[in-house]
Amino acid sequence: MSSPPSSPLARPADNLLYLTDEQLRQGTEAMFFAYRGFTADPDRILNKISYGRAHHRAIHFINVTRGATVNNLLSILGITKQSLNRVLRKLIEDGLVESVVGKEDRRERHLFLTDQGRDLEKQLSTAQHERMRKAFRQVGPEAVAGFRAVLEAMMDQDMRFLYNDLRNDGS
Amino acid sequence: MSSPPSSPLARPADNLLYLTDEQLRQGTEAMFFAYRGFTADPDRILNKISYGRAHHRAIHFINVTRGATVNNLLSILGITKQSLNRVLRKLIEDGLVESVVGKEDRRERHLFLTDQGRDLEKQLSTAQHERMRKAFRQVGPEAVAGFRAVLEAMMDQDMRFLYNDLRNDGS
DNA sequence: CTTGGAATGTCAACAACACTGACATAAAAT
DNA sequence: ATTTTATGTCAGTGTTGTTGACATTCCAAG
Repeated sequence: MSSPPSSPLARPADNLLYLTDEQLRQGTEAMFFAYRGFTADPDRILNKISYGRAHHRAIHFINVTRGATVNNLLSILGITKQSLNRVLRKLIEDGLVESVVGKEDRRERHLFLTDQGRDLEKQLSTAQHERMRKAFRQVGPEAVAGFRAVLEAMMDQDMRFLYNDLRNDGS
Repeated sequence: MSSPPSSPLARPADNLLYLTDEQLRQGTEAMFFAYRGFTADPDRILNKISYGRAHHRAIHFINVTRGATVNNLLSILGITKQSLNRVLRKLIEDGLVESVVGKEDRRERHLFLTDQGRDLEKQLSTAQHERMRKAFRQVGPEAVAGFRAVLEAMMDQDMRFLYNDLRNDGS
C-alpha cells in the first residue's frame, strides 16, 4: 500500500506518514476521479431539465440555509453576483425559488425553495446520497471519519468556518 | 430509498454507521468546499499564464503516463476529442507537449511533456501537493487511508480501474 | 433633508471549457 | 478493396465563470 521512502534517509518527526510525491499524486488523482463520480448522478438529472451544476449548488444551499440573502449565498458559492443572478433569475422564473424582500432591511432578498424547488432538491440529493451512502457503508465509519477530516483540512479557512456553521444550524 | 433510522429500531449489520441525510449532506458539502481548496493553488498559477484547469489535467496525465495516445487520454479525462484537441493544440504550440507519431501504429500520437512542460508540471504539482501534504500531516495516516478508501469507493468503476492502473505504472 | 454607501439587479461583452455534428486524412484490419 | 479506427479540424451551441458600467432601493450619518 504505502511505498517506503525512495530515499534511504529516515525522516525524524514524520516517520508515521511517508508523504512521497507518489502518494500525493495518488491523492490528487483520487480527488479528481472521485469528484467526477460525486457529480455524475445529479448531473444526469440536471441534464434532462437543462440545468447545470450551478443550479444544483444554488438549490442545495438555499435549501439548507432557508432564507439566506443573496450575499450570504455569494460567500458560500464563491462566485460573482452576476453569475449567481443569472442562475437565480431562472430558478425564480421557473418557480423553484422564492425571493422575499427583507423585513428589517428591505434591500435584502431572502431566498427560499418553493414546494417545486424542494421536489427537485430531493431528487438531486437522493441521487447523490445513494452513491455516497454505498461508499460510506463499504469502507466503514473510521474511514468516513478520516475522509471528512482530510477534506476539512484541505479547505480554505473561510470555507472551513462556513462548513462548520452549516454543520449545526442553517443561519 | 432506504431512509435513515428515524425509527428507534436498531439495524443488524449496520449499526456502526448511522447514515442520516444530515451526515450525507455534510459529506456532500465537504466534497464541495474541499474541491475548491484542492484546485485553488494551481488555479492561481494557471491564471497568470492564461491556462485553465483543462490544461492542468492534460499536463498532469501526460506526465504520469509518458507516451499515452490521444485516445488513452480521452478515456482518462472523460471529455470529447474536440475539447481535448483544443487544449492539446495550445500546449503543443506553446512547446509544453510533444506529439510523436506511433512507431507501430502510425495513426496514433504519443504525447510527452517537453522540458518546459515538465517545469510547469512541477510548479503546479508542488503548489497542489503543499496543501495536501499539510492536510495529510495534520490528520494522520489512518485518516488519509480512510480518505483514499472513500474516494475510491465513490468513483465510477471504469475510473476505479484507471485509477488503480495509474497507481503502479504509467502504461 | 441631503448625501453617501450598501445591497441588489441588470446589461453587455468576453473567456474557458464542455458539447454535437460534419467532414478529412491516414493507416490498420478485414 | 472496403471498412474501421485514430486523429484532427471546422462550425455552432450552451453553461458557467469573469469585468465593467450603471440603475434602483433604502438605511444611516451628517
